[in-house]
Amino acid sequence: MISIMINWLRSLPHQQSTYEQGRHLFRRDDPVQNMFLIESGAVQLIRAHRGGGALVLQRASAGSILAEASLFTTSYHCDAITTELVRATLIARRALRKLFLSNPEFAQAWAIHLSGEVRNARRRAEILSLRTVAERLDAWIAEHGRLPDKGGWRGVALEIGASPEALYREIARRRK
Amino acid sequence: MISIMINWLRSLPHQQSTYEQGRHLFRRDDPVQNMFLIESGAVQLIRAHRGGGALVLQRASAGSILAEASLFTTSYHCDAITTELVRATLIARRALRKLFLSNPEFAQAWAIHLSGEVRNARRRAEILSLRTVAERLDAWIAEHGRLPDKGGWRGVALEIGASPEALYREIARRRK
DNA sequence: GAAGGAGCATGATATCTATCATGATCAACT
DNA sequence: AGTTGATCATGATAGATATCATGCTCCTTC
Repeated sequence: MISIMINWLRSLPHQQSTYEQGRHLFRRDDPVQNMFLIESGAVQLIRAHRGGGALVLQRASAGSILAEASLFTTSYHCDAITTELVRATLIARRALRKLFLSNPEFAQAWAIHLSGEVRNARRRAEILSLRTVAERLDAWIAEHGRLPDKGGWRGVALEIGASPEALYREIARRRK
Repeated sequence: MISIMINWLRSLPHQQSTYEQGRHLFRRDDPVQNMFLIESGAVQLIRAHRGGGALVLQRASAGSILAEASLFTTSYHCDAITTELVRATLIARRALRKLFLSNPEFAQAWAIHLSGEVRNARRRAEILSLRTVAERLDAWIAEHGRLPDKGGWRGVALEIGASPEALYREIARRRK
């Protein structure tokens, strides 16, 4: 499903860029020139608050489109900082916007993409609101069918808001 | 911003319905006939799993549009059950879909609405992944500017994944 | 104004998990 | 074979919070 979106994006003029770890892809209040498709690496969207606090709004990794909302705004509303080396495809916002307004088929694909993101984010929030690691793992498995392969457990732990150790223990408990 | 969306919806043929607590607005695999705008009350979107488990995917209350993704699918992918008495506005999916495909302005309004929902859900997920009630409350306040009025604290506790008592204590701690 | 209910407040306790620590396994590379 | 690094594994401990319990303050309703 996401590949449909990606095909649309690649059909437009685009360029590749790489960013070292810790660099900004964009800053708050910057005018929106480009949309970003993350090819590899990871990016955090961060909103900094007076008082030193900062809230992570989104963690984007390979395959993610960054800051979808910026397609319809003139400036960014948060900072995008790479947490790893990032390779990204940049598409001019104007071109994408023009495509959206002139091509109902693309508009529909974009809306379907956004709907999927809404569902994923809401599901993740509901999983995170469960109280124990056991419950959160149950919910994760219910959605994904089974435990992830070894090698991906740490990622799952991050996703369900548990420490890796807590997840290892829960999985070990179920083996017995 | 949501009011823009609501005005669009009200410009289409629609009907009002009320549902008692515990009733289904729709069931999984039902053909999508209507989109629902919740006027009052609350609805849970639930996906039931073999094995008795059930995962809440979304809690919708007054002002929410239900199951936005269903605009582009032919059947629902989950159950919608009222947790309170609900008053809802129903809009024919076909009419809304036709409007989306024929009117770029509405398509843009719909996409902006979805983008906002994505941001909200992602922000909530990130808040829920914070470890302590103090941190989660900080993040909530950072986004909303200040503590909610008394009377709404229980709702905030639910939103940030804490028990009401834990939130009371954290607020009391800050008064000292 | 008496009664009932919802939300706020706070104490006590058990439970869960983050964290620190240490070690095992495995793969990639030299 | 040895080194290195990532992930998995498991023990011990302290800290945070859910839960149960009890009481208070409003506000609404009769």
